[in-house]
Amino acid sequence: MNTAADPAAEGSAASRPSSYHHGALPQALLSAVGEVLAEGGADAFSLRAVARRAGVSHAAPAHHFGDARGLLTAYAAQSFAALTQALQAAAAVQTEPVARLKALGAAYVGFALAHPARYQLMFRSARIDAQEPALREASQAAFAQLAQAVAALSGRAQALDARDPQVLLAWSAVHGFAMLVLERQLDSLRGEAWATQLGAMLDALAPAWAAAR
Amino acid sequence: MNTAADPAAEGSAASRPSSYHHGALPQALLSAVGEVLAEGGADAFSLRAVARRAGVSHAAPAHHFGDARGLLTAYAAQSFAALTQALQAAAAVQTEPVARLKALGAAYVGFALAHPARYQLMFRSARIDAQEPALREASQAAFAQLAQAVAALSGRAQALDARDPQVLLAWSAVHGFAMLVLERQLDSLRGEAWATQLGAMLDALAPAWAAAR
DNA sequence: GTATGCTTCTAGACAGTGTCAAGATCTAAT
DNA sequence: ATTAGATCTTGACACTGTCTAGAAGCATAC
Repeated sequence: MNTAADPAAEGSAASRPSSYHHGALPQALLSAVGEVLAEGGADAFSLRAVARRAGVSHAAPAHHFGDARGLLTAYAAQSFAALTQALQAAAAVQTEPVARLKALGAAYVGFALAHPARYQLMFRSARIDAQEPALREASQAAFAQLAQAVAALSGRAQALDARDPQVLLAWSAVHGFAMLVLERQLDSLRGEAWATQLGAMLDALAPAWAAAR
Repeated sequence: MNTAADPAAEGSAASRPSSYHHGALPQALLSAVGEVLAEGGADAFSLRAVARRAGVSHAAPAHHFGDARGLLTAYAAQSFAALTQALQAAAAVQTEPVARLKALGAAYVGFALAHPARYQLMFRSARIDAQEPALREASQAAFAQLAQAVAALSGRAQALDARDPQVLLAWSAVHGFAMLVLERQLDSLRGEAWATQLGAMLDALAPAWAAAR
């Protein structure tokens, strides 16, 4: 959200020159996307709902983002940046390679489950333009965190790329787990139980890392 | 407009008593769903598009399936049954536990990539009713194939449940891999390359299975 | 100080969607 | 033969994303 009384409820950003020209609509729209998603889930998103939330007309977003896909693509890029930050923070705590990888896995799934709609949108290729350069860069930055931690297992400083089977395995496992939980395929382990289940799964994965050393 | 010369191209089914009453609408609609998805992808689906394809009015499906979610739920249940069959066929070929598990993984991902829209719908909880008994049963049957193969690793005949870390790991890995490919996060390995990449990933996973023995 | 041009945003229209209510049509049982 | 019930159609409603035209404000030049 943004400022205070502000009836329009989105203005905030330093500049609000007039009541007609918003001044900082792009960022306000991106914030509105987050609010809509957080409140109503991934399918509550609509261009018009976001525009309403931002207090502008339904056609206003088009000027800045082209179409709905453009807006969601920009939002997804922001989200990948947030994921990268979360992963970095988790990696910083642990130094031992295996412990660090586990911490990364926990942080990754933690992010996904803390922001379900956001995470689902990040991987919904039908709604976003996965080829958009800024988005590609942001997603690869997040992915590089995993690759780097996997590379550290074998003492390599250089990060690996997606082709490495170990990297692919780690990413697939955490992404698959997160998706299964989000899509309610694992409702048996609801509540906070996912954390322990995830821990057990990562423990089961550890021997594969040891073998790669 | 559906009867004879039948440009609608869906009637077929043995019984077609009149031009007004379809006679086998439910199954015809489910087939139409498959055709629409196969042709236009997961987002080409719409209740009205399916009705058009089946040659009935846009409100006809409601009588049999309630709403769009009901129709997709029924379709998802059918799809899980198809997946179960594919997994059974793959498991039957291999007898050695590790080889069988790899074959299952390949068959699982193969199914997902052969029917992208179908697979995505099966796990789109926003569009289907994941609690529907028939669907739950169908999905658990598919899942049981994996659980059983994992249980065989440690010589157990009894299938494990979702709580077992090894089962969770295997399912998460193949589901995550399939999803990443389908959502174009792994476009670097396009074409048929996914099969070799998946093979390498499963090989990397094998040590984890050995440790569980 | 006014006029011009450009960006930003609004207003309205359009085809498309899912769902609901009423009614038409066919089947089947009495 | 009549009636009851299931099946399907028609029309309406609110909603969606996108397109067009135009209004509103800002910035620069004269």
